[in-house]
Amino acid sequence: MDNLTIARLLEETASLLEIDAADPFRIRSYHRAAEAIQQQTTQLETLVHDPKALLAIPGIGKGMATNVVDLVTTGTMPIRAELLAKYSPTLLELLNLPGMGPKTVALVWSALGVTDIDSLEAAAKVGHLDDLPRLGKKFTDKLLKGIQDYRSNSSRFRIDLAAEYAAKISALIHAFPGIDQVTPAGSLRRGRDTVGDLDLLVTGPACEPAIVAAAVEHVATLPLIHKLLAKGQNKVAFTLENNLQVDVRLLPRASYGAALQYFTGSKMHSVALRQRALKQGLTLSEYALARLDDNSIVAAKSEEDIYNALGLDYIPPELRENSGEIEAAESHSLPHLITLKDIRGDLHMHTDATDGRDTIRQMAQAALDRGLHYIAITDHSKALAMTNGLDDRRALAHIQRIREVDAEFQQQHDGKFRILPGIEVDILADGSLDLDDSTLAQMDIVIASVHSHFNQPLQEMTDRVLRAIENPHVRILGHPTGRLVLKREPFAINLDTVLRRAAQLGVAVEHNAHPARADLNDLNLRLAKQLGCKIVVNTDAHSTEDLDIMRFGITQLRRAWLTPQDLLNHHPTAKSLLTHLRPKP
DNA sequence: GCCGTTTTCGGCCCGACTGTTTTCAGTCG
Repeated sequence: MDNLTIARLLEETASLLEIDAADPFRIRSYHRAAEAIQQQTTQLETLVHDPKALLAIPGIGKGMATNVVDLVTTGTMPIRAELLAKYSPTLLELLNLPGMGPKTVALVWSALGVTDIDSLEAAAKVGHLDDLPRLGKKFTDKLLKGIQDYRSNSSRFRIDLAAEYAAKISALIHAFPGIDQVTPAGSLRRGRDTVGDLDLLVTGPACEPAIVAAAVEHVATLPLIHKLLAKGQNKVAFTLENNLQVDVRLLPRASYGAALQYFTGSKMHSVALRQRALKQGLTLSEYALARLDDNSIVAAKSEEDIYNALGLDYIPPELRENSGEIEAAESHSLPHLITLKDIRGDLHMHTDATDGRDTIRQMAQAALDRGLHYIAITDHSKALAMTNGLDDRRALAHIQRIREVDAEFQQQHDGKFRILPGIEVDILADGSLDLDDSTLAQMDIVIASVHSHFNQPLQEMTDRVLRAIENPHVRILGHPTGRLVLKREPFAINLDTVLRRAAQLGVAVEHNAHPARADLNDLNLRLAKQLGCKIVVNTDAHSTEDLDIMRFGITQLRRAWLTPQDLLNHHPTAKSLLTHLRPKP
């Protein structure tokens, strides 16, 4: 049983305990344990015989360790079995509906015998909910709409798309006089690869409490609002046509830091900060960090002020997951995270020779314009017929052209910019590559990627990739997990085994910067670093503007606590890069 | 159920909004 499954089962148990009206603090410990387990890079099932290792995880005590051992060895645990005997597991789905919390779920279950969304909808339609305490016609109407929305669309949004919407809405809000700043917060600012909703923090003179009503009204009447969910004194929530939820909070400039901290989260990080504040005789809210005794404000204007006042170094948003960053900030040992300008090269891109849009020259110029020092042109090989993939003859002709353009650019720029000849070669079903070794020998950069036959069993898939990287010409393993965000399940591969072998062989693993193709998440990246893998971040650009998506890749690397030195393409020149790649045979 | 610069008990983050309430419980982030 993998960590994600263990975490999910604990999370479910927490929800069942909530419906069961158990001790709220006991419930929270289940949530905390689930959260902590999700962030472990070591698989817990390998630790069940080592109680000390389990207990070392913050949030896991004696009781929870027993639960984990039970889950791994028997597939369930006593408390879960007990709750499931009482409640139907389909009740849990009701919690996803707006306005339905554990108390209300328990109420409709006990009073009306509702067990799932269908029976809830039926009960609501005939007006049974109206008779229950606390509920009424308005609640019922809202719920019925909520059920419709939930059925039609309940997914998360990719970060690059969410960022576009955020920019669009920000511009509209900004048009109101007296608004200085619209800052995206929430999981968008933390750089999660998908976001559930948009959080926008609005500040400026128009947000002062006495006059904020006008600005709130402006936001609540934006033309792109599909449905207004809530409107209060300084808060507006609505959905867009595509069902993306947007939460806007308008707060005075003096509270900017506190507000941004609060609105950025993550929730667990904020809770931990607030607990820390209490221990220091302080209290933290979205308005300020203040003293408990006389309410005097200690810090509020900037996030830096708040962190510092709590005895912490500033913590970058990407690290705010309550997974050790607060302890590191306290001991001044936060890593110097990688930034976009640390990246000097991009080793994976396509041209019009295969399925790219632009020429070698155009790609090179675009990379140069973006401050890169070197690139590799790595078009597809012949197995990908639909991309017009290159066979051996065309591949050799192509790298000849690459060399010509490289010579041209070197002359123009004093040898300060290099274009490396490369290929993205396909790993066939049996683990062999679809081009001759003699062709690959001509390439500086050989990326081996799986593009087809994703549905093989785990062991076969793993063996296939393992065999491919044994080929001494392969220098980079492309999309190692095949994980395509929100599009397709990852192909099953034993990533641990593959990363270990890649580390031994000196084969680099690629982190694809494109949010739609990003296949190593922050956890995978942390594992890769732990195992001593070389890591490279590439855009896999198919057009010149695709090169800009590097910033999304960087965000994921930051979430994995990576520094510039952890990345191969932080090397300043193509020459130094090549010496750090797997040596050519 | 976890945890300890107040360590084996007694705490456990903070505030806004909604609906159906005349003072608040539940939900949400």
